[in-house]
Amino acid sequence: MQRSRRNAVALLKVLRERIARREYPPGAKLLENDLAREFGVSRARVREAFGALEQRGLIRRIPNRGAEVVRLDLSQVSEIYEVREMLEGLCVRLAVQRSKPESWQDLVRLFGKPMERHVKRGEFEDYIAKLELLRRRTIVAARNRVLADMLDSINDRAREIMRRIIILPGRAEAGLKQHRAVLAAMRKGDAAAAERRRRENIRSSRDCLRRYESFIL
Amino acid sequence: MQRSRRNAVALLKVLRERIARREYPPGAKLLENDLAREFGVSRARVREAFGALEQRGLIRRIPNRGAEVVRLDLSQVSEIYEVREMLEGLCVRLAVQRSKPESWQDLVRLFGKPMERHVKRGEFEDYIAKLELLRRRTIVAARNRVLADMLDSINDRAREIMRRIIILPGRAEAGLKQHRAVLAAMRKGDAAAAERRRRENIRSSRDCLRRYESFIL
DNA sequence: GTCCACAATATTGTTGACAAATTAGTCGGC
DNA sequence: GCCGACTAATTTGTCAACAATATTGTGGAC
Repeated sequence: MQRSRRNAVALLKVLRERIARREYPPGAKLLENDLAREFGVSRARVREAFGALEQRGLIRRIPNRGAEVVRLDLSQVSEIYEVREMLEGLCVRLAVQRSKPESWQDLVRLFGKPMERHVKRGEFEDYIAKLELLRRRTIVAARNRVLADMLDSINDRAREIMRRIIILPGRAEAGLKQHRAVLAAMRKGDAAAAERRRRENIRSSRDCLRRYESFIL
Repeated sequence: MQRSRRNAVALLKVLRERIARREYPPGAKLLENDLAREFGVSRARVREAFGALEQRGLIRRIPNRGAEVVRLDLSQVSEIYEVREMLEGLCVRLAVQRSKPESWQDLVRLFGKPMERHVKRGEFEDYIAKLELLRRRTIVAARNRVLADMLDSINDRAREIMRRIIILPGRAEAGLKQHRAVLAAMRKGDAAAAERRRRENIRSSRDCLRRYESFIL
């Protein structure tokens, strides 16, 4: 039981990852039997995982017809971004209010020269990794579990789209500039300004998505 | 199968309701067998429902030890209110942006004399019902499914607390005044003002909770 | 060749039995 | 009488078989 329980936890994590990376592309059917065999887990476990994925909005289940990865259209992505803008903004504000300004110094430095290099050289994986680091640190500092869970769910759905936005022409440069503005406000301990800047950043990202919609979705 | 499927949907709804109404008080243990028998459903169904409840943060499951209703302390309620303030604010703003100002006229009237009567007479059930009506209408008008789902989840956790806040001395009067301000802005089509007022309303409600914490939690 | 009816296959939904773990109860030693 | 080890009962976790449903494949009429 201990063994299969580990497998079950791994299952959910792996499925989330595969969906986020479009290894299972939108519209792909997920078969209970195949996954059960692959992970050495009973079908009941797979079904349990499916339930979780469905609630997170990653898959859609139709009775007697199985589960498939949800296909996002622009309107749904817009909805996600509307919510994301508010929640990420709140997250940054709380993080600033609940931490010492000095604690962001290392990130300010990281987003200086090092990030500049990543952008110039087109090292998007590194760029994204450091962005993710900033996000994680902010969530921890915000000290709000409910918010953290919701951002987690939102990010599962938005991750792949964010990856596609970043490689758009000029987007990484603009994004870096905006993140520096956010960090500057955080470093000064100006919570309201940090929130404002973060929201501008996300809105700008959404505008970018809208402009290049046909290339992304 | 059709029969038990209906039962399964009912199960989740009823469990949410019972937890919200503190029929199952915080800390209460939920037994799979008992519920399966009561609803004429297999244990697998109950487990599925438990999974959903757990993800919504209504129950906590410990391996091999079962499920129990989560016990909220002030810090968790604060977290919920922080998120709720942002999301309800967003909801009102979107609702105003995406509907005609005239469409709120009936609610403006409803929140005039009729609500005044409810407050004066201490008819809290009616007061709450109409508040819920306003909320529903706003969510529909906002046209954002992701947001709607999150508000639904948040409200499940906050409902009973809201009921307890409303009966606090002077709270219903203050709340009504604030809701009128929100509706006035909505009626004028001023989305930003409506959002601001709604957030003020929720913050005020949270302040009230803080002051009377010991009587509520 | 196309369409429809029907059978064969594959997939999901459901159930009950069994295993593992926890909790409650009991007995004996001190 | 109190504590700890052992047993019994309860409860959760897992699985595999069975039923219901949907999908695919096949044959025949036209």
